[in-house]
Amino acid sequence: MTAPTHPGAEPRVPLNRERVLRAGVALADEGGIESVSMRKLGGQLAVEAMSLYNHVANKDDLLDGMIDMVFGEIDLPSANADWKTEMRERAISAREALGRHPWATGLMDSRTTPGPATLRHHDSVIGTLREAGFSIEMAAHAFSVLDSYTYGFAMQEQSLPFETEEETAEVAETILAQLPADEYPHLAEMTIEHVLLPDYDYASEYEFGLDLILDGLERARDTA
Amino acid sequence: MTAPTHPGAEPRVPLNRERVLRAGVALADEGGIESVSMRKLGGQLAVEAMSLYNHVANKDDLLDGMIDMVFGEIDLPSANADWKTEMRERAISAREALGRHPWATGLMDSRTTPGPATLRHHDSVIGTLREAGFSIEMAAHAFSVLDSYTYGFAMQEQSLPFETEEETAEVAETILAQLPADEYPHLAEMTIEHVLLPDYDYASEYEFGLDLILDGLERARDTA
DNA sequence: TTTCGTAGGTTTACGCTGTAAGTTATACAC
DNA sequence: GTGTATAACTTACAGCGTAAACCTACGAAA
Repeated sequence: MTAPTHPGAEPRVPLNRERVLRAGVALADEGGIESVSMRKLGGQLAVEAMSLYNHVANKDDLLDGMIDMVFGEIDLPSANADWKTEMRERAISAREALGRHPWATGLMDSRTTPGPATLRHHDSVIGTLREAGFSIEMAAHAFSVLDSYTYGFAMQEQSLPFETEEETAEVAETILAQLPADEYPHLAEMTIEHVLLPDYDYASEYEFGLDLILDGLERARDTA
Repeated sequence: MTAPTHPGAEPRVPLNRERVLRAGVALADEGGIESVSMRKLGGQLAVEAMSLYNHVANKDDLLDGMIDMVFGEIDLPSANADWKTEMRERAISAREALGRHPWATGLMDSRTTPGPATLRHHDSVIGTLREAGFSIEMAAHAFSVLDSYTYGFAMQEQSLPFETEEETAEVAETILAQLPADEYPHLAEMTIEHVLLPDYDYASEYEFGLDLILDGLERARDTA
């Protein structure tokens, strides 16, 4: 017979790098990075672990590819608005992407080989700055501050043990209870009079720092 | 006999948490965080892996303790100078500590239980800001920007594949050779006309952003 | 001096990990 | 049909964190 060898066999959709990476991202989103093992990832794709090695060189390559997918989600500057708005929007987009994939931030410090999406992103940011009149040195400065701040913020945000506002208050309260207030008076004060207030939202901190940096960069460009 | 049971036995110095953590930090400094396994750490201390569990609850606890040791290396503000100098110095001290222990940065995003040195550090920073006239909200903003920037910078620095200036030029050159210059023109330009220049030093980028942020914070405090 | 509890070490074992090596099955070209 | 490339599977190994059980030396009590 010309049909598949055995009756019940479905015509097996072939794997490819894209599908492997996508499944890796999904798995990490769902269960954290520690739940991404070659065997479990194979399981998600209905395939044995070793089959993945036909599409990624090894686990590091897999993680590099996953990181690059996250970078691919960041909106590139579009050159429609002034540099400040563009930088602001792409920074916010970057933070959102890192927030959607909390595992990515911690991975970034160990990967040293940027993928194509990462390079495209960097190139586009530098280009926007250059066209806005930043010197090469100043563009390098700007790129460094903005990215460092964004990654660092994402990292701090991830290490907070809460996500919603209600959760925040709840967790802060139990922490505070264990916290010797006489040893850490300022920390205690800030927790009580700031973090525990009903409209506290750490995510909104991001834009304060972002605007502070953007204003500073504008000044630096104009005085240099 | 009242001497040790068998002649050649040395009087076995007992382990303790301090010694375990210290050995963990040393091992990670030397061979990277992936070389810190309970078995290898035991080996360093001439002890079986399971013996470590008498002094740390589990591996996470070990890592938490190691991170806290790094925080313990950061100079606290001393209240001798004005807030800006104090903040500047402790930020630089923090970056140096993270630079001495490159494994620490990547770990920080997954640990959510700060140790005593970490708490003491945070408390002291907030205290300095409050005494300098920052409102609680503004002190929280300041703390967030400064720390995010510092951690993010440390992370970026770690993911650079070079350390010395000569190495920088060397690596940049080979990267550049592989980089399709027509696809990433601005990245190529910056590499050629900035990174490859003989006196380029990424570490010095840090202070540019730091001063930019400190100036911005001063303005924010005074106008709020 | 003998006894005994306990703190801190060791041994063994289990299920998990990444991946090298070897084998088999599928799909397409001729 | 036959040959060949591709991509799957199977097996195996060394290393991981750590639970459970065990051993042994030291300090205090009897």
